[in-house]
This record gives sequence, C-alpha cells and structure tokens, in this order.
Amino acid sequence: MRESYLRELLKVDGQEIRLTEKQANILAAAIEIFAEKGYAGTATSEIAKRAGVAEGTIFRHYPAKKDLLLAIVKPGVLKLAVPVFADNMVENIFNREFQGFDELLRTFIYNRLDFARQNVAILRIVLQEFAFHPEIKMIIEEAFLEKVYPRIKQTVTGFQEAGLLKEMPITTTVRCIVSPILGFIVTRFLLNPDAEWDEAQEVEHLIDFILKGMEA
Amino acid sequence: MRESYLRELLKVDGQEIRLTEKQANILAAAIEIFAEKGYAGTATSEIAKRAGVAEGTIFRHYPAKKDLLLAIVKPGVLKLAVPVFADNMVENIFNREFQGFDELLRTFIYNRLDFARQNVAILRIVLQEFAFHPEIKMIIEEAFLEKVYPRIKQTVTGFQEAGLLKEMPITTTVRCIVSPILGFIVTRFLLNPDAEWDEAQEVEHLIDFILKGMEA
DNA sequence: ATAATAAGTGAGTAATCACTCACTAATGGA
DNA sequence: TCCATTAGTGAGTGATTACTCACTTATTAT
Repeated sequence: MRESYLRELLKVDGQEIRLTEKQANILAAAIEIFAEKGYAGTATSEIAKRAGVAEGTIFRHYPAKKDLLLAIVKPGVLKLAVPVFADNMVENIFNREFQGFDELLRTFIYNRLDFARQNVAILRIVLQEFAFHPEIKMIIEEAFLEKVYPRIKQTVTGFQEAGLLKEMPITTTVRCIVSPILGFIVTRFLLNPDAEWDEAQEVEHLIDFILKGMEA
Repeated sequence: MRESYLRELLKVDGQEIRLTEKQANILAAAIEIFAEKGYAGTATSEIAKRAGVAEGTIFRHYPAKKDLLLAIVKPGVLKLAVPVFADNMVENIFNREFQGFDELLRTFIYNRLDFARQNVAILRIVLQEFAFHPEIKMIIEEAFLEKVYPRIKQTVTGFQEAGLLKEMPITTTVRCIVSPILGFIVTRFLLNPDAEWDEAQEVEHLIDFILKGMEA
C-alpha cells in the first residue's frame, strides 16, 4: 500500500493531508489487519508491529483505537458513497440530452467496480464493522441520505416520467437496481475473487437483467 | 428465546438434543450477544452473566469459545441452506406437472423470508462471522455446493430448456435471482427493520422484477 | 543557530481475556 | 438406597488488552 494511495483516500473536501512515513505505515497496517481479522479481533500491538512502529506512536496520532478505525472508514465511506455519479454523471445526463438508461447504468457500474477493485480492504472493513459501530452507521446514513439517495431519486424519477421505468415505490426501485450490482461486486471481490471473471460479459448481463426487470 | 426454539434449531439429521435449562440459557445468551457485538467483541464472562450461569459452566459444555460459536452457526447454516426448497419444492415442481416459475419463486421467497424473520440473530451472526472463520466458510460452502446449488441448477436448467429463462452462465443466473431476494431480506430485517413494510407488495415487485429480467 | 513544536519511543499499568481445576449438587439406573 | 455419571460452580491463572507517560529525536519557524 503506497502513501499516494492513502493521501488520495484521506483527502476530503479537497483538504490535503500530510502524512509522515510512520503515519502512513500505521494506516496501511491497520487497513490490512482490520480487513483480515476485524476491528475487535485486531490488537493495537499487532498494528504497531506490522507498521514497524512503537505502540505509543499509534496513540500519539489517534487518541483511541476506535479513532483509528474511523480515520480509515470515514473517508472510505465518503468516497464510496459520493461517486463520479454524484458529480459528473447526473449532470451529464440531465444537462445534456440524455443517453439511454443502459448507458447510465454501464457508467455507474464500471465506476463503482473500479472503486471496489482499488479499495477491497476498506470495503470489507465497512461492510463488517458498520453493524457494530453506531458512528459508522451514521456516517453511512448521512452520506447515503444526503448525497446518493437524492441523486438516484432524481434520476430514476426522470426516467420513470419518460416512461422508461416501471412505477414502483422509489425505495423498491432503488433496491432492485442496487442489489444485483452489489451482489456482483461482493461476489467478484469478496466471496470468490480468485475465479476467472469475464467482467465485461457479467456487466452486460447485469445491465440487461436490470433494464428488462425495470421496464415499464 | 425459548427452549423449544433452540431444540428445533439444533436438531440436525433428526437427532434430538436434550438441553438442561442452563445450557439453553447459555445458547440463548450467546446468540443474543454475538449478534449484538460480534464474536470477538463478546466476553465469555458476559455470556455467563446474561445466562445466569457460572463462567465455568460454559466451558463444561464447550471446550473453547469458538466451539460455542460453531454450535450456534452450524445448525443455523444448515437450516438456512437446506430450505423446504431442497426437500419439497423441487420434487413438487418436477414430479408433478410444474407450475410457473413465478409460483416457484413466490414459495421460495416466502419460505426464506419466514426463516429470516424467526432467525434474525443467527442470520446476523453468520453474515458477520463467516469472513473471519474458515470453519464457518467451509460449512457454508459445503451446504451450498452440496445441497443448494445442484437443486437450483437443476431447476433453472429445466426452465431454461423450456424456453422460460434467458440463457446465461448458470452462476450469473443464480446470482441475478438471489441478489434481489437477499437484498430485500437484508434490508427488511437487518438494515431497516423498523420501517413499515408492505411485504406482499414487495414480494410481488420482486417476483415481477426477477421474472421480467430473466425472460428469454 | 536556537527555541518551540511535533513525532516517536517503550517500559509500565490496571483491566480484562479465555480458560482451568478442585470441588459440590443433581440426576438416573441398579 | 447407593453409586456412577453428569451438571454446575467460582476463585484463580497467565496472557493479552488498550492506553499512559516521562522521555528522546526530528522538524520547522524565526
């Protein structure tokens, strides 16, 4: 895990974050081990060891173990929940003449697929830990409710009004679209990452499935 | 949590299991707390306390903490993976004249939905812990590969040959069918259990979505 | 160059961990 | 009734836990 990756990950609101080498090592080690053994199953002593750092150094930068977890998860969730989607895609769709729903889906899926590929460990941590830490749950809810959901709702409603999507409760619609995508990402990177995957084919099947399933 | 529930859960291969009251309390407490805090975050002392039992009593029945986990998870996974589906449904479908795929889906979904409703805690434990415990992963893989997958494959292939389902790699097909269902169950019982759910409507939307998405 | 601040250290601490063991209480078959 | 087996106990164990603190080293601003 390289420092540039961490700097990019931790950059929120455009704020640059400066990391010493040891700080970067701590974060990298924590991400690795949290993903491997889970937060509660990870000893700070082990993080220190793998980071090549004294245990005290960890607590110099993070007052408590949980702060270290949040320092990893918080930007992870934000980057996960605020995809290119929110910033570019919807604008493109609605400000220009919009392309088809399939093109939108394709862009979205590949975008999140690549994010998952580059952040498997953090994805794993978020999925494993949000159930036990209300702080994480809140971060996710905020990010989702404020950034993702309204955009998706706007987009989906637009397509529904254009008669391209079936009328359903918006939550149901979103769930029907998201579940197969998430199902594929989780299978691809967490459950069976070593299988031989024809990603392009899978994505096309996925798009076809969702599209036909949602047709008016 | 009542003893009859536990006896039913632990009954595998028809073998009756006799539990003293304290043993049942231990299992019930362990299920509760494991689901709340996760395995690694749970102290055996706390299980003993909530079960109203000396800590030594736990280790009289389970040599190690992990054995207690497995005693809960193992039958849980089996009951989860070997639904009425495996025993009755497929037989019904193939031995009689078969109904439509929608009827099959409906039966399957309601069946698993009810199972989830009655086993939320165990569902949560399995989902949370399988990533960290190879033993659990193996139990799941065995149960799935031996009992569930062949049945599903047989069924799906049958419908494909009848021209009712699109031709796709079998794994893709299964994933497309299972993801939305699992997505619903997880949302319904784990993510947002307190919302007002119109289950019947959701299930019908789900069936419609899957059916149309899979149409040849 | 110097002083001020930040980064890093590692031995030490109280608390908690999973687990043991010598023991008593309850149960069931003869 | 007696005995053998099983169930249950709780104080005690060494290991490990997250975290502290007095200290040294490195960095930065002036």
